[in-house]
Amino acid sequence: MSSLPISNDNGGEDPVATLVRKLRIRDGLTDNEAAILRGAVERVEDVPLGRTLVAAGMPLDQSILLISGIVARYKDLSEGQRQITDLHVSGDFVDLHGFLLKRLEHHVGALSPLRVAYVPHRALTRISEEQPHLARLLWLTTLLDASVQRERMLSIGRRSAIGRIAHAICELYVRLDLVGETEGRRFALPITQIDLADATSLTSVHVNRMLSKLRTGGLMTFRNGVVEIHDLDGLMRIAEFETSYLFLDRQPR
Amino acid sequence: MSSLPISNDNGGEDPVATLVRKLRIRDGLTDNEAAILRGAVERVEDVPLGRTLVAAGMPLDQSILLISGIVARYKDLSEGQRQITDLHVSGDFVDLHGFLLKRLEHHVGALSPLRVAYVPHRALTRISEEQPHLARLLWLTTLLDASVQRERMLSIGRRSAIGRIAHAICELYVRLDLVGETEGRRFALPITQIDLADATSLTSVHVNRMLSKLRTGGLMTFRNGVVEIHDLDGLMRIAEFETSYLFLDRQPR
DNA sequence: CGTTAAATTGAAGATCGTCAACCAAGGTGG
DNA sequence: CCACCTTGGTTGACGATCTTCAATTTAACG
Repeated sequence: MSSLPISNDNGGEDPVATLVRKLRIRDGLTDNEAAILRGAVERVEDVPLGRTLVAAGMPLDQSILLISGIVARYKDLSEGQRQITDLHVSGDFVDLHGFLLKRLEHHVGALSPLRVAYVPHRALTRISEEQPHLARLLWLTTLLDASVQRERMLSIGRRSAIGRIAHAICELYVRLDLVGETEGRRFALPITQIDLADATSLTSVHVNRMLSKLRTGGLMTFRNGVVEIHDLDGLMRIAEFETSYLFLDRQPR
Repeated sequence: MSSLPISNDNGGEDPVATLVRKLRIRDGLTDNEAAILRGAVERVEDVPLGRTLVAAGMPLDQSILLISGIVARYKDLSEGQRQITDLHVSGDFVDLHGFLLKRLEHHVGALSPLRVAYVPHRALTRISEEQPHLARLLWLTTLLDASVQRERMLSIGRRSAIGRIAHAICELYVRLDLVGETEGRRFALPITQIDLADATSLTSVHVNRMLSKLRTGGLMTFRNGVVEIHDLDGLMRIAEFETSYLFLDRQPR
């Protein structure tokens, strides 16, 4: 049993706080720009586990900002083959790309209970017309997603099964740490081994075996939706993990 | 020996012609906007096969628009493991994401001789400040890249070896057809089986075997840098290929 | 014509998947 | 309140796809 919070609190206050925090890692963001973002939010909502937030092909007129919880973007192939292409955490604009694509070619689903904010596309258009710098930062977030996708592609394509899992855990550790959702080397990861298998292109059977290998090797445990990393250096070595693809440095954009 | 042109001609005239053509598939683009794009090009250059256009980590102040040839974006792992994350064709803005990322986390290399145009980032900043609609279309091109990445991720993760190759060929066929670089069911693909292996996360040995299977199955041939599709329906079926992820429909963006 | 990179083929082996059974936990309804 | 039902986790045996290693052929190019 764990007392780790599944979601960070946010005080129910500012739906864009975590997004702003992450943008400010990459560039300056004025208080006015933050306020404009806040003003773009139309409403905030709780979403139960398992809900499909966006189905492929549906016309879209709003985008979803994740306040807390874990969201997956995924594609399906025949015979139940599923590929999770992205995992999202607090402060991620999970389908911002829908703003310009106008529909998604994949599904978006809740892997845990969520809190989300909806931003209508007309507000985004307005930002793009009137706030070029803020618009560039929003563009940037979609580019960061793409960079994470590429690293995941490298994982799936060229890392061993154990390396893939180690890499996924290292990445989630860093990304959750950025938004204050770790406690030391522990963090809540309220997803199943099946989800992890879909994200790493393995079977849940093999994920289970690799997790037990990582456990007996003293590297990490993943039980009851809680990850505990015991040997971060060792885990990073197995994963060949390094953070440059997350672009954690401040630059004028 | 084939008489297929490796690159389309463009008359040496307009470096942004193919890009404009592809943008106009997705949305209206005024002649003024096209002219602004044209004005953003600083210089045009020929690049020999094998040249690294952008090395990971280097600070960037310009982006590369591919006029003709095949470009790969790729990442390396220890022990020579390479993953091609993106293949680019004429009219692709191969490292437009470098505009906001300011450096790339991967390499960009020429898989064939190229013709490229360089666009300084200050010109892109100016477009983003003064031409919001054009800026959105440029943003869109990076989102289309990400969609292709996701489909490739599905391929690598969940398709069989033969399906991955079939899918890659179907995709290149459609994308090259869009820019007028096919002749019926044939097109020049001046890359090696090794490149194809790096793109599909297979070994070149296995790619070779799957290509010969596709050949003897009467589906397609790939010889001397030329692809010839004999049974497009069959190939698409093996690939589970469908074009929706390429977003070939016109929408106001 | 020699040198190098790419393509091809064979044999053997490893990683990971499939199939199957069983256990654990949690929620629901009678 | 407990039986039962569903979902997820765990373990074992077996098998297939794809890799590795190796040798040879072909093609390209100075």
